[in-house]
Amino acid sequence: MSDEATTASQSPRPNLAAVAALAGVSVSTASLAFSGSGPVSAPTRAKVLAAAEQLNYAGPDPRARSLRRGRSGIIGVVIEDRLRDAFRDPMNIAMLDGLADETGSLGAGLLLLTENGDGSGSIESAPVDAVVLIGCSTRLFASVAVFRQRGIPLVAIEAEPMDDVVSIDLDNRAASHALAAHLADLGHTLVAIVALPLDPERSRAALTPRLEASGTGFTAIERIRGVREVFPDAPGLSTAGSFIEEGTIAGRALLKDEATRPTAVIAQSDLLAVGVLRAAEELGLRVPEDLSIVGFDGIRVDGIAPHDLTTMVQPAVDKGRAAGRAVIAMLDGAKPRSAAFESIFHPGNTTGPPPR
Amino acid sequence: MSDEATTASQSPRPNLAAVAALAGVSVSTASLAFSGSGPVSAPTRAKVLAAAEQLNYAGPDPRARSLRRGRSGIIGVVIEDRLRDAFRDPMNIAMLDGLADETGSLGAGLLLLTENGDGSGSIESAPVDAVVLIGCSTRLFASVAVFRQRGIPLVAIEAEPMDDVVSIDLDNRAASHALAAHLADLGHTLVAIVALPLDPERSRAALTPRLEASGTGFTAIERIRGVREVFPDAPGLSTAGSFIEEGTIAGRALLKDEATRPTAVIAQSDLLAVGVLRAAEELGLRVPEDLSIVGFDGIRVDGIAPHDLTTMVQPAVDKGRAAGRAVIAMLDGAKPRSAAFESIFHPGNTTGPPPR
DNA sequence: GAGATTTATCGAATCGATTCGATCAATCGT
DNA sequence: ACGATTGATCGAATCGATTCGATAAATCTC
Repeated sequence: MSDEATTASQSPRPNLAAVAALAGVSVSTASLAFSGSGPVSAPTRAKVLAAAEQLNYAGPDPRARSLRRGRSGIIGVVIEDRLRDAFRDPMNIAMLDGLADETGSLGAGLLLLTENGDGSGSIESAPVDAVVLIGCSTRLFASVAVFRQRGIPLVAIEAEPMDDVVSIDLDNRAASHALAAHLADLGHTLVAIVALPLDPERSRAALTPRLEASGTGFTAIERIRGVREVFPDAPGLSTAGSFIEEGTIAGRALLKDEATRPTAVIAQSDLLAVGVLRAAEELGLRVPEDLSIVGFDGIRVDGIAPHDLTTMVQPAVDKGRAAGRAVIAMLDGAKPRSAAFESIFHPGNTTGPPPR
Repeated sequence: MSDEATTASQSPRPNLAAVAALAGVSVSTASLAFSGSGPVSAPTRAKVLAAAEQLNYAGPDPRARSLRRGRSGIIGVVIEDRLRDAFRDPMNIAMLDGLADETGSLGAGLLLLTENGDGSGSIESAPVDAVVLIGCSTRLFASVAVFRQRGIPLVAIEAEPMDDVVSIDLDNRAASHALAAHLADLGHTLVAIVALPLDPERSRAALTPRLEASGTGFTAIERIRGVREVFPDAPGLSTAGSFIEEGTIAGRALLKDEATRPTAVIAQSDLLAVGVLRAAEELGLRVPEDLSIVGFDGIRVDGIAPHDLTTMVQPAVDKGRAAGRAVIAMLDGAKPRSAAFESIFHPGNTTGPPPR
């Protein structure tokens, strides 16, 4: 046990009152000395700081401070997946990074909240100043309601528009339309979709009008709609997540039967697209000669050279930043407008005319 | 503006006192009705809940609750990198996932804290119950001191042992030794190291005794030491992070000159190893005929087939879980022992005898 | 030099809940 | 039927800081 520790080792923790008493000033003056705001003479401040050091006082308790100030400095981030899954998607990480970057000035940090579904979880009782929903489905409505009731500002990245929620959007439908149109221009008519998860259970299933109507995956549905504007009846499969293996699983299912094999696959993420590419390679199909593949997102996937995925590049970091700016504005009492971002077509070498 | 909102729209937010007043009970009874602990009759609870609903009260304020209870339910996670970089390493994600899994029961969630170095940041004033340091270097000592002073339990994953900090360790040195020994057994004598970042600046540099002595990257240094037990004079390069590209950069530098080319490369992570593999491919070297490569971690990297990396598989999720259990134990007042985990040798097909 | 203004400090209220001990009524055992 | 026990409810103290308005001292203005 060290020397300086012995002084305060009996009492649980020193508080500002103890420091003030030792320094011979009032609690309010001691508070001023720490917070910096307000007029405190240099000698007084020094006395307070010395007393604090002597008592081994580590500064104002964040809990008390946040109660009084009404701010905790914490931004909640709601991610629907398991952490492990969410972070496998580079898009989520990029958004989080942009968000962290922009909100770093606020003070405390990002609190990861996961929706466990049973409603008893972390979401209801987290001391957050604002909340950002990342890629969340409509089944979060209940949680959203709690935040709204509490008066906590909400920002949603790619979610169904909701009252009092600022949304940061992407041109999912238009971008998917563009990809589909690109394939149509090349002459494709037999096109299949490999979709992001559509329902809360993330089940692998064939796309049906009923599934598309009842699905809760907003992004997935928007992207499907964009494709349907060009190929109204394109078949497809939903996947259990934006992972390469899921793309491979879906790819195998779509491609194995030569009779029903499409000439092009529209994957709803680059990871899924790479998975489809793998499935095609397994089956001995050449890309793009035998099969065209497009993705979405614009990440750089390692190890697919010489292939260069044709895809829509979305500004994920910027979306995160925009969410961060919206949060800051709302905490300042402003009412920021929802923002929409646009994707950029990247012509790679995984698309070409359909085989004869 | 909806009907139920109008009632409370003028006053900022209802509090428990308002609810109690409307319900005709005391504040303490109302509190009991919400917290569930303590005897409250069913009709009284119903009255309170009804009043809460009428006032649009969303439940006890987490800030006030955490002040009174002395617990916020939040576990801080200190990650040294930028978020984007930290999450590119699957090991970090796996540990985080294990941690989240184990601590999920506690209530609130994981607060991501990044060390910006200037000391003014989030770390000092975060309302956390405990803190887990993930892959942090010794330059975090200052921050650690703050937490310790505050009496906040600390758990460190792979860090230099510190007083009052429970550490979750990995057999980095022994595992690296094993890999080096494996190469020595095959007959290699010209072995080079591709190391994780050694210094806070994450500079790419040649390994020198001075750099190794002054480095702050605990894991990197331990793994180097393990190799040095077998190859005392192996040259090497430090990298800017555990990324594939960094491995490629280092690999090119080490392999391009035929005169000084090693017959084996020990990369300190699988991502780096894959990067080296790419560099070797670029240079037309066959693996393992012309060059043996070993990694560390045991992740599955997509897209390197037919190669299967020879590596040490570490139980990353378990490490995260262990950290979570340690946190819970410390919050219960226990003093958990530090834990150490072991890696398992995975013989892939990227090692073989040196070329003649 | 008297009144006006600034500067440093202090007291007390406040943020919103939790919780201990006390009170009062109702049920229990014999 | 009466003292003992149980059960529900309430009052008041408490968690630890922040902040407003007041006070006292010091400086300035004309």
